[in-house]
Amino acid sequence: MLKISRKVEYALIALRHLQGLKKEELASAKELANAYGVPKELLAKVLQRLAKKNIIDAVKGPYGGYRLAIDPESMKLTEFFEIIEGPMGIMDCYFDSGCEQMDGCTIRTPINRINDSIR
Amino acid sequence: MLKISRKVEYALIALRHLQGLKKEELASAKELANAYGVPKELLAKVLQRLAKKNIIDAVKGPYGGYRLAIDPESMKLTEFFEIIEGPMGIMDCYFDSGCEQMDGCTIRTPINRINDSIR
DNA sequence: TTATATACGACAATATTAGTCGTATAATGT
DNA sequence: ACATTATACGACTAATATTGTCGTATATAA
Repeated sequence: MLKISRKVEYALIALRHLQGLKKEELASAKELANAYGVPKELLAKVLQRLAKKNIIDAVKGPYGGYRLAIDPESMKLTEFFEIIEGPMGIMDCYFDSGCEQMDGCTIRTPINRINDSIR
Repeated sequence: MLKISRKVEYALIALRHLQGLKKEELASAKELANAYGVPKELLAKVLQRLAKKNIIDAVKGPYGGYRLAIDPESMKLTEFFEIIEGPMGIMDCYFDSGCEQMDGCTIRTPINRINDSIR
């Protein structure tokens, strides 16, 4: 149904891991990548996006890494999607209006209702 | 959020159109494709899948086409997804078990819960 | 038997996603 | 100062999935 992407998967895994750390303890992209067998560079990018949105804190330099900045439980799953993959409509026409078939799209409104309800 | 594919979109458009027809009236793939400006062959495939699942009836030959076999309102959106795109898990690991990281995936159970709730 | 429509598999084109690489910046310890 | 290690980030390539096309078979109506 709701196919989530690798990036979102990696984000969720990382956040779970960070949740398990002691207060102030850090985990680096390298550590996480090794622990879960995922490509380091890609995971790093995901972590960078989360850091940019202040969901996690980044600490540079040796012994640096990431730690939670907020309680991830307080976020909706949809927020992760939109942070990591950008805004996603259930249909493209929701955003770009290059669709003016016939006189009016008969499925748009119901779709938007579904979208809202999932959110 | 819930990005639906073209195929599903076409299916929904077609079903809406068929709903607007009089009893026993037919619409061909060609007509539908022209009316909505979508590729005929692809739309035809989608219609064929719906026909195979007895959601619509197919009538061959000249003046043939498709008509509704059931009330589409009675179907869940998820059913369309699975008919047209095959079963989709929120994560691949839901189906193929080529994932045995660490000792146990920490996000799998919550994900399944989400999946169920969406269904 | 010709025209038209569904049925369906194989293939090609395109778009999206995943992953890699290079370089810059920051912090730490020597 | 400088070597090391880590984040930051853009550009690029590779892999995969989606979308669209084509050829051919079959059914049916006129």
